[in-house]
Amino acid sequence: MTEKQRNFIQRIIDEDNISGKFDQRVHTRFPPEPNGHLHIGHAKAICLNFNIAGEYGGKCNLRFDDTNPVAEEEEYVNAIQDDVAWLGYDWEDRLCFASDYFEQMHALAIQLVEQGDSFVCDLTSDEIRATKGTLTEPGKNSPYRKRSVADNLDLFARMTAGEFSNGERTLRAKIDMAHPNLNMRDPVMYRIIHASHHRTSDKWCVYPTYDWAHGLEDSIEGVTHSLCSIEFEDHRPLYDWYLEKLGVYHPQQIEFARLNLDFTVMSKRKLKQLVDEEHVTGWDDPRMPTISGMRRRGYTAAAIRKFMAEVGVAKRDNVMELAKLEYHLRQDLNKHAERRMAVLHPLKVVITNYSAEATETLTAVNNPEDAAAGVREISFGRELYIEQNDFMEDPPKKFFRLAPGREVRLRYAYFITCEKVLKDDQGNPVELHCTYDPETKGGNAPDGRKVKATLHWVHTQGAVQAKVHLYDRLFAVPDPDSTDNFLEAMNPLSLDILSGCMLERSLADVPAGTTVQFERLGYFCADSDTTNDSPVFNRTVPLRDSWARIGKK
RNA sequence: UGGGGUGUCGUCUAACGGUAGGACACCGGGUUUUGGUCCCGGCAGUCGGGGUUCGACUCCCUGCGCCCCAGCCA
Repeated sequence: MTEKQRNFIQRIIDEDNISGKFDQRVHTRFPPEPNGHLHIGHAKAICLNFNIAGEYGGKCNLRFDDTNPVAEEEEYVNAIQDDVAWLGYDWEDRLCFASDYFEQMHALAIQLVEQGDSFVCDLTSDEIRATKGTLTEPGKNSPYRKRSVADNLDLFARMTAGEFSNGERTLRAKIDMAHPNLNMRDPVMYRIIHASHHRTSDKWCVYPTYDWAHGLEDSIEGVTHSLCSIEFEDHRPLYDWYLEKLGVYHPQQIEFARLNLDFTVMSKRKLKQLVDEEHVTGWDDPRMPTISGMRRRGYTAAAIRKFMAEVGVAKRDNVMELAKLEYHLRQDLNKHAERRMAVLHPLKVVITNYSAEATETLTAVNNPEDAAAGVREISFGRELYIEQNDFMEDPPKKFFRLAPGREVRLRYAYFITCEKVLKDDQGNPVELHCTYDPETKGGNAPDGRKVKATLHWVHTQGAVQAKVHLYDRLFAVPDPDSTDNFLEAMNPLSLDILSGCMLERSLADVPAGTTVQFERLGYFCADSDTTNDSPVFNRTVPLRDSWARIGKK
């Protein structure tokens, strides 16, 4: 039953396949503009388009909608390809660029001029706006609307040849200045931009607008279902108008609601501002909702895809909870990430009845969820580090961990009992003296006695010192977009840089990009800045922490 | 205000005239050498008002809310 649940797009395609509208073909495309990096919202469109094509045995193109040279850069073209590939999708030989069709589009524009369906307009940008009308009042015809076909052809040729300066003239469709849909009030098809394009260089100085170009791109590529976000619904009549007037192959545009996430912003403009004004370290800052940022943070493509599968596809506005994304992340990492021990805020422990000379090797399980991950050896000795917050001198009722006189288990090692607390001038514990029970090696007491807590720890000898970046949500409020200035809604605690963290020996040389679980703490990913001398780990996501929740109550 | 779209648990999303279901979140319990995972249970919804119908989330009328559009951005 659940498998039969089809979203509205699948239903439309099912019907088209029954009617034979597209000869049972399914061909989609993901059409980013290379003017920024992809974010988690784009991932929804990517998954949707590629998955739909996959389900129906169809194809999905990766197409760069590069119609505006002033905003676009090759760096983005490359970054976008990396991101789509990392998400696990393959466009095979269908890497497309709108700019590859500029010649064809230009010829089709001339066809429209010849048909009397478009004209060269000398109005300035301001004048066009002034004659556009308003939401409630119709616009006025351009005085140039009645130009002869011959004049239009001549002028358009001269525009193309570079005789005019930026904004001096446009080519406009001749539709209806009184149309209730503003997009139909003689929209601009070509504008003059004397700028070098990242692919066509200085070949063109007239560039097609989105509305004119997009349907043509879809048509040229033989796309069947052109999936886009909901704000283009108003543009569909224009999409259809162009293709009908031209009499060319006509794909079906279908609009769906884009993804929103709480505690973040998703507009490219705002993300770019965060980067440009250095509120973050770059597009791939692990706090960014960009694909590259999430990748650096340690998110997995599998988790993102699973999340998208569950998000669903509909037309109503939606804001997904970050919690749901994190659920799928933990779900995936729990299954696949190996466990390691690391102490972020070290507190020294001396086992007073353990020999000062001796060390021993213990066996630890790499992943309790995956026997195939095997085991590893860890070193144990007289001096260890445990987590500062695993000890309380005067513990509240529900605190199970170490306290004076209390016995706990050191994971995979021994039971220890806290005998003495050494403190600094301010009264903070700086060192604990404990005793261990040699009978409890491995973590079980032969007499069957139980402890209420198991702590992670690291042997001081051979411990690897590391830097750890603790990330939290970039914004302090669920909907930063609704604030007057979204920058003021930023979370000042979104990054906590810890140094002097102590890692178990086996973490010494892990390559960047490796994600492990630091037991009892969370999932951590070796950052791209990591080196063998100085490892840097990013906290991808903490483990669920019911103790912390008790604390909040 | 003209046009377009959209209203189902806190958040997403199903049900397409026939018992309003699932996931996350939240709450409670069990297992546990991670206060993790896993398992069990609970909480909670059809925007309002009319109508059609044996029966309405679904169809009709009406009201209300929210989103998008007045770039030579996409």
